[in-house]
This record gives sequence, C-alpha cells and structure tokens, in this order.
Amino acid sequence: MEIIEENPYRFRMPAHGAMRVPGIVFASRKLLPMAQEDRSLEQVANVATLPGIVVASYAMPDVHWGYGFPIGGVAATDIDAGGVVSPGGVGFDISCGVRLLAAGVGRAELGSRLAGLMDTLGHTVPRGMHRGSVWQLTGPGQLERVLTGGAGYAVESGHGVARDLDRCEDGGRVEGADPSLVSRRAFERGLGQVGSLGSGNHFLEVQAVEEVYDDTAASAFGLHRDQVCVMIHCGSRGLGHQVCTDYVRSMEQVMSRYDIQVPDRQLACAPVESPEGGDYLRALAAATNYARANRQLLTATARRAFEAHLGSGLDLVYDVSHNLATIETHEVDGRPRRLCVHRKGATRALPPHHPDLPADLAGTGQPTLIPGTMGTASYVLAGVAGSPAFHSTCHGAGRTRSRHAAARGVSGRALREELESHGIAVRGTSWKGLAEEAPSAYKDITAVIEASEGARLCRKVARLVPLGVVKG
DNA sequence: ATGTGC
Repeated sequence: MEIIEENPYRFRMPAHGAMRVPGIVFASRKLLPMAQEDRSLEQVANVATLPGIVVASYAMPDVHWGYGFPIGGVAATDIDAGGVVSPGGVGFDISCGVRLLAAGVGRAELGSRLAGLMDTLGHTVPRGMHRGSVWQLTGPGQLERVLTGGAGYAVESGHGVARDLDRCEDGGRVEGADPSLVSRRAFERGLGQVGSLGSGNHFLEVQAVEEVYDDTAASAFGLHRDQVCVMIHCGSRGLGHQVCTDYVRSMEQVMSRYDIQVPDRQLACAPVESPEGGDYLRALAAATNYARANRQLLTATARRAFEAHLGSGLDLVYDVSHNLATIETHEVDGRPRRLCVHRKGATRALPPHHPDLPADLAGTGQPTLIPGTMGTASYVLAGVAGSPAFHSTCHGAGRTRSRHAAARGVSGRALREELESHGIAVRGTSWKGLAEEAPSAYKDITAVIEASEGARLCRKVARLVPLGVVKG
C-alpha cells in the first residue's frame, strides 16, 4: 500500500483498486500505524470504496483498528448521488462522547477534601458492566421520552438547568428520533442504564486546568488555570450497542438489492435515501438522545457530590459526541452538497462563526473535548477555519495494544498504586478493567494533539490533569 | 464499546 508524505502531518494513500477517493491520514511519522500491528490503514482504503463517498476517506492522528471502519475515521457520502450510511461508520457506542463541567473552586481549595469527594462519587456514580443507574425509569413510555427528548427531557425532569442545554451540541437533543425503530431488545437493555458510565475507557474524572494556551477562548469557555473540573466520558450503553447490532444485520440482508459490494462484511451499509438507511438514521438519533440524557443525569450526580463536599456548583462547559453520523451541507467541488458525515472516534470541531454555534461561542469556534489516557492529560480544543476534514479532529489517545494484551502486561493493583503515588485518587470497580486501560496501551495524547494541531484540524485551548478518577 | 461469542 503506497503512502505519500505530503507534509509532516498529512499522508496520502492514492486511490487504487475499488477505491473511489484517496485516503488521507493526518498523523506524524511516529503516529502512523504500522501495518504489521494494526490494520487500520487497510480499513481507511476499504472505506474509500463506499458508494457516494466524496473527497477522501480520512484518518485522524489517533486512528486504530475498529469494526469495519477504523476508530479515528471520517467519511462523508453524497446523499443525492446514492451515498450510503453505514452503522460501522458510527460504531457500537452510538454518541459516545465527553462532557466537561467547571467548578467554582480552585485546586488549592479542593486540597484535603479530594478523598471524601472521591468517596462520594465512587459510591454514587453507577458504573461497570451490569445494571444500575441514576434514573429508575417507570417503563418503556418514559424511555421513549428519553429517546426523543435527550438531555432536554432530563432537564425538564429536574436533573439540570436550562443553561446546560445551551452548552450541549445540538442543544442536547437531535431531531428525527423515532423510538418505534428501536427494537424491543434495545429497549430492554437500555431501560435500567440511563445515568450510568459503563466500562472500558469510560470514566468520570475530577481534573484541574494545568495550562491555558488560548486565554480568550478559555475565558469564553469559562475556564482558567488551576480551576477544578469534572470530565464525563460515556455513551449509549447497551441500547446503542443493540441498535448498531440490529441495523448491521438489516443492512447485510438488503445490500445486494441495492447492488452494493463492499470489501469487508463489517462495512454493511444502505443508501441514506432507502427505507433501511432512513430507519437506521432515525434509530441512531434516538440512541444519540439516550447518550445525551445519560451524561446529563451523571452531571446531576456529580453536582450533588460537589455541593455536599465543597458547597460549589458545576457549570457545563460543553458536551460533544465523537461517534455519530450527521446530515450536513458542505461545499464539494465548488457546490454545496448534502452529505452524510460519519465520525467514528472523531470529534466535530466547528470553526468560528459557524451558524450551528451558540452566539457567545461564535468568536472562538466549537469547544472540542479530548479525553486522554487514565492518569495522563485531557485537552480542550477549538475548531479552526479552513480545516480539511469536514470540521473534524481526533477524539482521544488511540489504542496501540488490545484490551487483552494490555491486561496481560500490567497488574491493575500495581497501576492503582502508581496513580495514587502521583496523587491521583482511584475509585475503580474491577482490577482487570483498570489494567485494560493502562496508559502503556495507548498512544501519547500530547503527540496526538500536536499532530491534530499541526494538521490544522483544531487548536489547543487548555490542558487538564486528573486529580481523581472513577472507572467502570 | 458490549448481558466482553455464533
């Protein structure tokens, strides 16, 4: 496979075979995945064969192997040219994303109260593989309201304030959700999980702003040096997972009817303007709203802990997803086109003055939240004008070793000891789960951010460091 | 990511 270095942060894979467009990989030489350990560049080439794909199949600097599409992949298809939507281009954790809250206290004021705060968060934040959630729903009817109302429904029900919604992507609720297209099985899985972290790389962290790179943007976002923050990283739990499973199956069955051939079964897809494509997008919207409500409910739990221990509130800085497919208009070959933009492990980063931004953030661009590896750093970024991949950037550090390999190499107990020795309070649930998230299994988040900025996908606003971590 | 497998 030919890869041409166009500049230190941009690599091109010319179209070959069935590829309709080239592959573009934003990375440094050091971050570029090696074919023998990670087949994600092969996946970038596979995605480039999808009907209707425009411009390029993109990879962000944190790209790694995923189901069908790479994680860290961006692909847009032209709806009016038979463009397809593919559940594998969003991933199993629909609308997985990050929310950042800013406390009214600084690092020094938190001081010795950290341990007690972490104990309360450890006891009240539902997490892990099994059931348990902030919200005990009364039945499927109430879940329907979650699926159509998103974070807005959580706020209406007393779990938040109106201003929270101004600080969520899409106002906390996407249009077009149809609960009747979410299977009974997905309902059953989702019913007892609204307001829960899950497991894997999901977390709730208490963090501090370690460094500010852009004072104007940081101040518009409500952030300043040494401020205490809370970062929540989670998604749509078993409900989103089941929606993905259901629609992969449905599309596998109809692809031949639309005369679509793909090089990998995991790229199952259907035209956006087909019954199956449309149904998936309406179920996707429902799962998206579920994830937004989920993060809103965990916010309410974090606020109760902060109020009790510090007498401090938590203002929502922003909430943004990194696993979505959305209908957007972009100019392609000099003409505005209606596109279905898949972002899987990629975060939208709208430039300053984009019409979808809230008025008070128009000057700065979209806040883009990047969770780092446990015990390292997380970043707040902002969108920039003229970015090359449909206003997208990275979403995290990106794995270099599988969960299995990570757990083999590290002991969870030793990892906790090490984090605690650096002053980071750890409230976990499983030693194995902790080991699977060892920083040694991930790329260097700072190198990923540098490459993202170098490729002009975004700009840095602030770096956050962990003080305490609640893990699923 | 995930009732961590068809």
